[in-house]
Amino acid sequence: MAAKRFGPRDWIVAALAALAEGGIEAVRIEKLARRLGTSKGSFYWHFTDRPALLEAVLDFWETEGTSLVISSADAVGSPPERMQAVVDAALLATEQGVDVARTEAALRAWAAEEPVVAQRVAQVDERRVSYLAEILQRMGYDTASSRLLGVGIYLALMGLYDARRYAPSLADDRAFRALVEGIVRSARASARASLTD
Amino acid sequence: MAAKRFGPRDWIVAALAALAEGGIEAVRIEKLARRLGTSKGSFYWHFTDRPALLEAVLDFWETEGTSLVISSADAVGSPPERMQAVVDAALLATEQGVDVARTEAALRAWAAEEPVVAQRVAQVDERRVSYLAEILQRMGYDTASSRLLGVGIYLALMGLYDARRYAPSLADDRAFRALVEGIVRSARASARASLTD
DNA sequence: CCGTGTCCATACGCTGCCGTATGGCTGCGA
DNA sequence: TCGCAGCCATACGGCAGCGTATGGACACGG
Repeated sequence: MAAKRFGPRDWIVAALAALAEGGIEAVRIEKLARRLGTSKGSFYWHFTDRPALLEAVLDFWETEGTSLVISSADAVGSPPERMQAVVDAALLATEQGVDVARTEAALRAWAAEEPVVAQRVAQVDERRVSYLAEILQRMGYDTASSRLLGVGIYLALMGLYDARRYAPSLADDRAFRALVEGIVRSARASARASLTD
Repeated sequence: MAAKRFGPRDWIVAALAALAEGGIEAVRIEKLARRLGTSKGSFYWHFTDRPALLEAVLDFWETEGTSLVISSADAVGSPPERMQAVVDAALLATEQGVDVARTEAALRAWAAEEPVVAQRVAQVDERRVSYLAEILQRMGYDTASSRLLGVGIYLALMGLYDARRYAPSLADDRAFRALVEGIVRSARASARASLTD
């Protein structure tokens, strides 16, 4: 029963879990230590202080916790198929054991209070929205409409993530799908129209 | 220069402002006292403890801070006009001096951690969504679609509120309007279709 | 003028968390 | 076997916030 050793990654994962459960205010070094079954001494060996941990958490999330961006790598299939794949990926409840909705929502609540965090989250959002807009454009929407609808879809997704945390009756995946389907349908309709015009 | 006296309402308003600015964790009795220019002694005269204040804040918000519900009172005009009015009201930046987006978003971040809060916020959400669904139904959507699209619109609005706090480039009112307009247009289209069928 | 009820100021003890200091344990290469 | 680097445990001082206790200040009716 060798006493376990802990690396920075263990602290980051624990911090991410605490963030998802109780918001950034719940990410407390001594709490994490208790949960991990170790002491602060370990933490301050791997990190200089709490802000350093929080920054590491942000880094981790940016590089390893962005399913929408990851799915943008395999950009195969027709636009509708790609949209379908993105929606399916976004609606997954958990990813590698972490609750996607709670994490994403908690991250944004945090961003609302820390400008530095806001900037980095907004940057990720921008990439995701750009990807959505690109798909929409390939469906036949003009540049401006694609952007607007991409933003709209993304906002609805963030709202859904939020709702999953407190309002099960609102957190209806079908509502989000209905929104996207309506947009996809309109694209087809106007494309058909432009053919028959 | 008579030293000001404070009633419960002063504390509630201050708490609501602090909530909008820094989340529920920023609602600290001693901080509010400093901001108001008084001391804790005053607070503990009017409230038994911090939970009592937070509950009063919730009550206050439910009764006086729900513009969407208020606008459901004047249910006049055609469905599209009513939808337009609701959207316009929802997109107002401030209401009686308080930042609507920050307040609504902070409230939901709070609800994510406190089941009691979650229940009450969800109740308000339910009423708002029902109102949206009712309008959509009058536009020609069937019951199920109305509900789904109403939820979708509402989720997007919550996402917009969230974005206003940290991502100005995403917080585009036109994106939300585009979403709603698409839905309204589809209603008209299918209504026309059902006439010609 | 005086008592009483209303409201606020201040001091106190308590708790949880931060970051530091210091010492102990463990494995490994010389 | 010894020494040393890497890693962890514990104790400490400090700070911020909670809720309580207690003592005014002030207005107002008798």
